[in-house]
Amino acid sequence: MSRQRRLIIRVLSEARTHLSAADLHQRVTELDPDISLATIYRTLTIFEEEGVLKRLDFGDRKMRYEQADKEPHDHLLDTTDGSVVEFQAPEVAALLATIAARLGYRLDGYRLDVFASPDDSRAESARACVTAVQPPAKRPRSRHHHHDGREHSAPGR
Amino acid sequence: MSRQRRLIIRVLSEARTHLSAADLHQRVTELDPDISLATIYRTLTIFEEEGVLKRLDFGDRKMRYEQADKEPHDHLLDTTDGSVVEFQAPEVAALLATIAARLGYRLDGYRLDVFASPDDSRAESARACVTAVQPPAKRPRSRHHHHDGREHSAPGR
DNA sequence: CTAAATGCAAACTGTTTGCTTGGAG
DNA sequence: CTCCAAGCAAACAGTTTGCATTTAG
Repeated sequence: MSRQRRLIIRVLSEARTHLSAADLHQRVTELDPDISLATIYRTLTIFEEEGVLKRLDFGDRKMRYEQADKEPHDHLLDTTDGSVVEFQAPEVAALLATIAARLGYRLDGYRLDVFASPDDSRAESARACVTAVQPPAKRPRSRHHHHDGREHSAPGR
Repeated sequence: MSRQRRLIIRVLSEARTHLSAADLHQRVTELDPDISLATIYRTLTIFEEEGVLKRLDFGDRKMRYEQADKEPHDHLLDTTDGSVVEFQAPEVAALLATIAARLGYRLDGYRLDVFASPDDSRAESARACVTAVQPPAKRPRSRHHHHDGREHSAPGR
């Protein structure tokens, strides 16, 4: 394995957040100034195909990656600061499987991002933030999905 | 209102599927050859800001739009042919709200795409497909989310 | 030595924007 | 007549790719 590939793996495993290709490139570059973005992309793609990494799409048009060996989980995006909280909730898959069945389908997988803001009236239980996703919004354009039944909102993106 | 804007509204309301800017542009162009893509994008953006349209992101990096006045619903993407089924399932938002609360958050919204394939052992209940999302996969690159607890799969893009 | 991996720059896709012209009211 | 809206092309961001060069094994 090449020097750069080794480097990438290292940075990736040391990272505690979901990195994008650019993030990774930046970090890697600090340790070794001559690694091209193309290599980063190619390597990430390969790792993903090998099942080492999982590609995440938080909807801000930059892909993020996380180690594939972690427990299955979903992501909650804090709409106030873009941080990401990972959580496990088998009920989700179960519910979706039921819904799919109801429609005559078999669940193959799903993609879920939960947008939420800190509820300070509650105990700040296990708030273990992971990644910062585009904290400051550029345009006021709202993202797209709905939720509890009436509003649609989402993060300011 | 301009001729083109009127046209766009019309095509949009006649469409029974979720159209992307390009789809829309193509259809509109057939009726009136001189409408620029820029206009399409600008109009779509405006309509979205006015709350007339909702922007959808099925993860294939092209945004789709649907009328905003519909009942809130989610989308099931048929992984065998890319068609989209809309379904209502208030349990989803309820569950997510619960989960968010458990983590110390208040649900603001969510983004969900359910990937599933026809389960022919079941009755083909209400299979009302809506949109075709990139039927033929380009590369074998798997998408990213997990599901029932062990596999991760998803559509071939 | 040979196949595989890198670097660089150019290509791509979907989307946005600056600027000038055109048309609705 | 006054502006909002359209058209065009250039600009963008993220990602991919062709090709010549380097390098691990």
